[in-house]
Amino acid sequence: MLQRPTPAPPAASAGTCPHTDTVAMFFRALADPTRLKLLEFILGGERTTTECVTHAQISQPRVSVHLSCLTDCGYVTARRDGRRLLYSVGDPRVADLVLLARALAADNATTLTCCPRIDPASPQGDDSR
Amino acid sequence: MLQRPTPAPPAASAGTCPHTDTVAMFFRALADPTRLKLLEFILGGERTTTECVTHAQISQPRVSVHLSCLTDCGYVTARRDGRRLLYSVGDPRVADLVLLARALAADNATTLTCCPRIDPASPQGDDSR
DNA sequence: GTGAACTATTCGCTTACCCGAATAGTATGG
DNA sequence: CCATACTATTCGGGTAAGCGAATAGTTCAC
Repeated sequence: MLQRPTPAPPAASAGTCPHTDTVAMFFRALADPTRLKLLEFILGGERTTTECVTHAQISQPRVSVHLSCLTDCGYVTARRDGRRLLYSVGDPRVADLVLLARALAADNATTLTCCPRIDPASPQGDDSR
Repeated sequence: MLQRPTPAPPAASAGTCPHTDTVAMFFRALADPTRLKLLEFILGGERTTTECVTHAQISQPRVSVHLSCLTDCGYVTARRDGRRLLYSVGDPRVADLVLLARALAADNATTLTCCPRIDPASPQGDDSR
């Protein structure tokens, strides 16, 4: 999951600017609709894996992988409660990041929905530009 | 480029919350190291395609595609000057978004570099977790 | 108009990564 | 200990999207 930048990144210490590749990877974690959906779900409060499965409507193994991914990238943290795992978002900046992106996306959605030359299988006649 | 969310997204009007798929696509534009590098370069000031090519160190056609992608997603805007195209970032929130991500990435880079179970070709023995 | 500078498009190839299905690993209750 | 939640790992297949190479389209200088 989430291909690591080709060499080992220089492992920036706290506060240091990480390499562009590393930042891109952080964005990549949010670039998948399922993961983003899960993250926003967890932003609403602590959730178990099972709750996430119900919400995401994909197989439990897939959800598990996505949650691991979000955990590994530091977006969420897991806490054991009996046989369940409770996921939550610790850092408030995560919510800021998502909200900021939503705001930007909302504004740009007005001007143009998105990249026009999409997959050739694109059905809708997008003859703009 | 950047696969559009499967159906046509309901085209949220200004200020409205766009669909998760759309937001994920916006993140996807930043999830590529080359595009992120270009965006951060343009954040430093107006740049021509040629300058971007020099900075990104990949072929001009590739850069052109990436710049189109960033433009289509609303991160940058293009302006003609003679035979050159000048790209710049209009919305200051774009810088905020990138900075916020960098800060988060920097903090999380300390605890764990990133998703451990990477591509099987991963050389370095990452035996953590 | 012609050539040079600059930018965009198209085409295979390759790969990262998402998915479902099957399976394996943990933690509790009885 | 054994059954039952609950969660994680592995596998094969399919596709979005990255790349270089070749080519086509613009815009200006002369």
